[in-house]
Amino acid sequence: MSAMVCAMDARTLFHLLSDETRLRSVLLLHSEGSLCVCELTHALAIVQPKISRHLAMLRDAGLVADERRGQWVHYRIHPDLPEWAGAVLTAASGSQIDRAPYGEDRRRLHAMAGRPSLALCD
Amino acid sequence: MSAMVCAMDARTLFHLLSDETRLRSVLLLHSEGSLCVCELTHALAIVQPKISRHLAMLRDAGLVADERRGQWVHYRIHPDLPEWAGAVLTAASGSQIDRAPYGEDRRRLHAMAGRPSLALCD
DNA sequence: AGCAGACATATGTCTTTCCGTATATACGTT
DNA sequence: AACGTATATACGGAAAGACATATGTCTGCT
Repeated sequence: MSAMVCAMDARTLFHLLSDETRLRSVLLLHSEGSLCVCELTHALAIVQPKISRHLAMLRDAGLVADERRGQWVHYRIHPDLPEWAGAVLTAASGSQIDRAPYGEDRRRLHAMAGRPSLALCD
Repeated sequence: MSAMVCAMDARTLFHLLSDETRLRSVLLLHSEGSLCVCELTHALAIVQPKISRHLAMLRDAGLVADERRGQWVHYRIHPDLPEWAGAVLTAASGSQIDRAPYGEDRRRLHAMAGRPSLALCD
């Protein structure tokens, strides 16, 4: 009993993934689980309004979910994403994960100092 | 030993599939195997230059292959398509095949009289 | 309350994409 | 060679998309 599967259609998904910034963000979220905006900004090495704009599109379409934790907003692949859409992401991720620019994005993320996502609760 | 796998990247594939005409064409070719331009024109119920233009984009990117047979040009999903791209098409096809407009496309195709693809050789 | 950091949105501009129509090319038949 | 059918391309305009920059909002701290 899946809870309220979102009604995204294939064309919408493909359109979202057709922009490089959005594809890089989604693949990074797919492999890393959950990231805040500043981590994405750092990993993709782009200015913050640019990624915020694209994250808003992904959120409005239901592809990602956001959650505020204090001063940070964390994004993740939407947990109720339909199975076929998850299969699309997995196929893309498997083929691209070690190629530019996706591999570089992960490298920059892991090299980032003081990542909010890794902070222990105090 | 795959023979010369094409170098298409994920963003290019998603961009190609982000247009409705191209997605309908590709999903129809994926489920039907091989179709000539006039069959696609009839099935999608659009004008011929429109589909020709989109088929040219799909061909130039290596997503479909074309083959002239007499006066007709038949298109099919490129046989050397990388596995991950095939997985993307299969996932999309499975989720959308009975929904509009994709189901209607197949219905119109099967209702078409004198289909060149079904003609027996003489 | 005031400030600083994190994030979101608004604005104007530039580029890309898509379309309809017209025209060109290729093939088969006569 | 002339013609009809099938397919491809060219052209101009309309619409959508993406960007940089500036500004607004929210949170936590003092």
